Amino acid sequence: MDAWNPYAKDCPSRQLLDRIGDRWTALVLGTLEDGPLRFSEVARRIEGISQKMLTQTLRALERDGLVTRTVYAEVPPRVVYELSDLGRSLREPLRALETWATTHMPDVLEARQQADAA
Amino acid sequence: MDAWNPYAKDCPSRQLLDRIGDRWTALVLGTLEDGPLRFSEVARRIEGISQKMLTQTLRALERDGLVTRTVYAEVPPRVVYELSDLGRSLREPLRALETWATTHMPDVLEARQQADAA
DNA sequence: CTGCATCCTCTTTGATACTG
DNA sequence: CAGTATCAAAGAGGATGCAG
Repeated sequence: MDAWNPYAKDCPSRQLLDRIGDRWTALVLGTLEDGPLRFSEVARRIEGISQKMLTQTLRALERDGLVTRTVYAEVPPRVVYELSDLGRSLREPLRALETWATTHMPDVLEARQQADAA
Repeated sequence: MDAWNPYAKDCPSRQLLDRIGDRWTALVLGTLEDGPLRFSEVARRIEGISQKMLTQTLRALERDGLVTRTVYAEVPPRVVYELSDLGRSLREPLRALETWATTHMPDVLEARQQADAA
């Protein structure tokens, strides 16, 4: 059934696309690709992300069932984030996008230069 | 060569991912998938986009070589936008993402309900 | 270590009015 | 029709301080 239509204003699938496309979501999911990571480990791998944004992004991902959060009652606390099955299924299309971005970057850069020159 | 790394702060590929992931880019590219469209036609197909944002998005896409812009010197003016080859190549990963969004929407919605209930 | 709360700033976006 | 210009509003994001 193709009931979902991102081109409609209030369709949930549009919100989903918005979330996926936000500044950090794709990158956070990417870091978790190879296995579970602690909060600070994720932070370290994504250059430029603030603690606030990382927290916020992880919370949103958890809420949407894309990431699981496990707290170990230790001192100091240890919190581990991991891709859920759903989250893993999203990685595939995201990886395709990243691949496109990295392989076609030169084309885009060239187009930009040409456009700016004119 | 894998010189491009979106996880680095100032890498152009990160900017590219940012652009792709903005609120409107993916949708605009999507409307152009089936062929060239006039400005007003694109606007009509994307519910909720303002004229300003559509202009801005189209300008950015044109600059990056993803979309071509053709002006016909008529009265009233007619301006036609069309996917470039590069733009078309981007549609594939984008389509995969849209497919994911529409097919997994129920899972996400359910996860949300469960999270909010707790 | 993990993360919440607050304050503050900058960017993004929308509404509106005007032009070739 | 296809924009440009301007203004105001909203939200994202960063910095800092505090807590479990």
